[in-house]
Amino acid sequence: MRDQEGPRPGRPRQADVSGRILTAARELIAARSWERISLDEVATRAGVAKTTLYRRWRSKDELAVATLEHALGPLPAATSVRAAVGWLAERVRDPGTRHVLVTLTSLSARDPDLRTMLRSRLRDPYVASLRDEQATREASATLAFDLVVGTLLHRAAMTGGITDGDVADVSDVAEQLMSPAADLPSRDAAGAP
Amino acid sequence: MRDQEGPRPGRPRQADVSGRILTAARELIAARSWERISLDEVATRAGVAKTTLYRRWRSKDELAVATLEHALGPLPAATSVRAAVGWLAERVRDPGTRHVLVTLTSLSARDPDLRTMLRSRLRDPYVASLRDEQATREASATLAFDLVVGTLLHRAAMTGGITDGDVADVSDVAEQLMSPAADLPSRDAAGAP
Amino acid sequence: MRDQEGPRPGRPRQADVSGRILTAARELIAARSWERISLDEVATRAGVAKTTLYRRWRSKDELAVATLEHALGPLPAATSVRAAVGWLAERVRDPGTRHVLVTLTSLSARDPDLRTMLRSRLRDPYVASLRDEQATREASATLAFDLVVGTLLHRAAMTGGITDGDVADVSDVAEQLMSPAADLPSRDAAGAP
Amino acid sequence: MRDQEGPRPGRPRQADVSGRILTAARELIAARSWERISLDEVATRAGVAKTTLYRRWRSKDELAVATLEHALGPLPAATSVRAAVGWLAERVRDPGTRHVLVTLTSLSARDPDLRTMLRSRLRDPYVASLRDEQATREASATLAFDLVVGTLLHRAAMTGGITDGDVADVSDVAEQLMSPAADLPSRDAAGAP
DNA sequence: AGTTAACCGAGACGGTACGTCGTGTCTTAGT
DNA sequence: ACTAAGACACGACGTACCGTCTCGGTTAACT
Repeated sequence: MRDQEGPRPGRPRQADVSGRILTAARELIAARSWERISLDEVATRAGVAKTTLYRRWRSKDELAVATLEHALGPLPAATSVRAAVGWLAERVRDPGTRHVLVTLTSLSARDPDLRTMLRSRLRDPYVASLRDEQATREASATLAFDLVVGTLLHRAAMTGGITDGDVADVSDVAEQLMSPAADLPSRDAAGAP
Repeated sequence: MRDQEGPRPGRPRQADVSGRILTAARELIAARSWERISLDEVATRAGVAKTTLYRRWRSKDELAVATLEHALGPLPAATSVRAAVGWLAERVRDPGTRHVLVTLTSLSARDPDLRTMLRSRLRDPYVASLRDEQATREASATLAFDLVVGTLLHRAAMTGGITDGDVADVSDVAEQLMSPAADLPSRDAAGAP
Repeated sequence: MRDQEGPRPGRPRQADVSGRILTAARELIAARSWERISLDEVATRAGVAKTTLYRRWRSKDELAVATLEHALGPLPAATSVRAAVGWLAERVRDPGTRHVLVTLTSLSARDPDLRTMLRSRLRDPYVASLRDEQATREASATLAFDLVVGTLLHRAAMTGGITDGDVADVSDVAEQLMSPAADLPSRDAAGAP
Repeated sequence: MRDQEGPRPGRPRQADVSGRILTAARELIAARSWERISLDEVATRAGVAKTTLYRRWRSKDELAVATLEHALGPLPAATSVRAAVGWLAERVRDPGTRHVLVTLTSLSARDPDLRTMLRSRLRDPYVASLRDEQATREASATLAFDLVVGTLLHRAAMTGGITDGDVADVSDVAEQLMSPAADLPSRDAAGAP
């Protein structure tokens, strides 16, 4: 979206509109897949015209990205690996948020821009905060992130939901991975597309 | 797909047609996301009419499932955790196969039938073979499967591909998980949709 | 539209569909201006999908042309100037037909193709039949056509309709124009765009 | 358009703005049909905001009317039928003016107000001046007007332009019509909508 | 050898959504 | 009050795709 650098000419955008749209999108996606949801429907539910929607985002995909960011909210100041994983797991357990995430990771398979965007706006900040807290290598933190999110998403894809047990299992693995004792051979962590 | 229960009257189906369609689908999906591929396109590339395609599969989703099965091929008789994970990782590394898989897991978020299908045709047989080989609990094997597939898919979604290092990292975690020494508290593994 | 040169492959077009669409268009245009009529509306009234409409005509303008042809019907074998003018006047007096005609002449101001089309499919055949009947010069017949149609359309634009008196007045002028005694200096009649 | 009834409070309107807009409209309409021209475009070409445009005219149609009046200019004091027809023909030959006229006559098919407006502001004054000059019946003068304008507009619609020959032909007919010798049966001329 | 029933290619069709454009209204800041 | 700039609601356009259908024509097995 746009940075606000002083008042621009013309009628200013209504402040609440984007929020209403994003909320409408998340609510709809909780109950149906993104492909089956029409932008007309999102617009109607948000009490807004479809053109307004296209004025703020270039395409349906970009709206999906914004919906994810809106659903995730700001990163918390993590205090422990378990807490950090817990925050992540909590988001992934929410059906709406999870479906947006699944949709986006699916789309990112063939969209480098989307990939970069997901990395820089979601994974990188998260990994950075995790690494600050725990004196661990970036590679481990990155692996932990991919493992937690990936495993939980895939399990949900297999069973339809995520149980407390699932979260605990994944937490165990992640904690072990991040512990100083973990002796993963120093391999290059994934970074470049 | 239909069961072939003895010879039926009328002109039999051309043997190679299904294979050509499935191959065309995999090739196309290697370069573009499934949502952006039209069945007309698949049909054209396979040198076939769209009608033929709908005579063999009921919907685009079912064609995706068949494409995945065709791409995965038969399960190998695994001899070790590392080898089993390697076989899985090799499939996931192939872009065409991976994209079909991503598409299907994404679709399964909203489709219980598809979920059941993926479990019974992909995960269950794999887990069974893994468990036979290694005297481990089913829960651990299932977790290992979800972890390997999920983590690798998610990493590919973040970076665009899967490196040898990625496979090795995931193998390490899976191996540790499957080892008899692994002392995960006995929690129920996910199973019901 | 297309010539039918033997059976072509694929499902043949439903015979009555074009007629239903054209009739629906004429009925709608009798009550509202062409610009205010949506193709969705035409399609709905014809009991047809919008896509069918676009399969048969490339644009809204082309549909308007077809509607005019359909509304005019075949040229009659005219027996006298007065009868020929009468046939023309009768068409122009029908609100639906007249409005299609007005719309098309208005559009043709900036569309050479449309102009050519109107000339070759409407004016030329009419003038030819008129000239065959009466042993007159083409220039006079063409002028008579433009005069009858143009004057009546413009009078309708001024008053909202066409009276018997209008038709009679115009007939008088046209008859005089076509009479052998008419001594118009031999000027080139309009032809090239 | 609004009447200017003495100085009103606040900032007065910039004098040249309306003229610039009307000129821009005429220039644009010379090259494209009015339906294909957007008000945004007119505003941009006039170096003006769309708001300004809507402050001065209520709708696109009203702007078209104003554009026509601006393009026609004041009625001349006609001295002869031939001169009067010449003045009319000259206006109609100018593409910009002609297209505005065509647009308005086309619109008037469905708009009684517009019809009344065209009659009272264009045809009636013209016919009055014609009748004053020549001692002829109103019916004849009115018919002459409709015949000249209608025929020329329709010929332009058929061929894309108006030649000297066209004007001469129409003048001949009009002159004959207005001559005292003309023995049209006394029929009521069109007047009521 | 002829019949039969399914196969196949081709394309029409209904329906839904997309993304764009245009009109007319509105809401700001600035003159 | 006027102007510039642009957001907004609404509605239509023309396109793309899905899944169904209806043709003509083909191909094997069964009578």
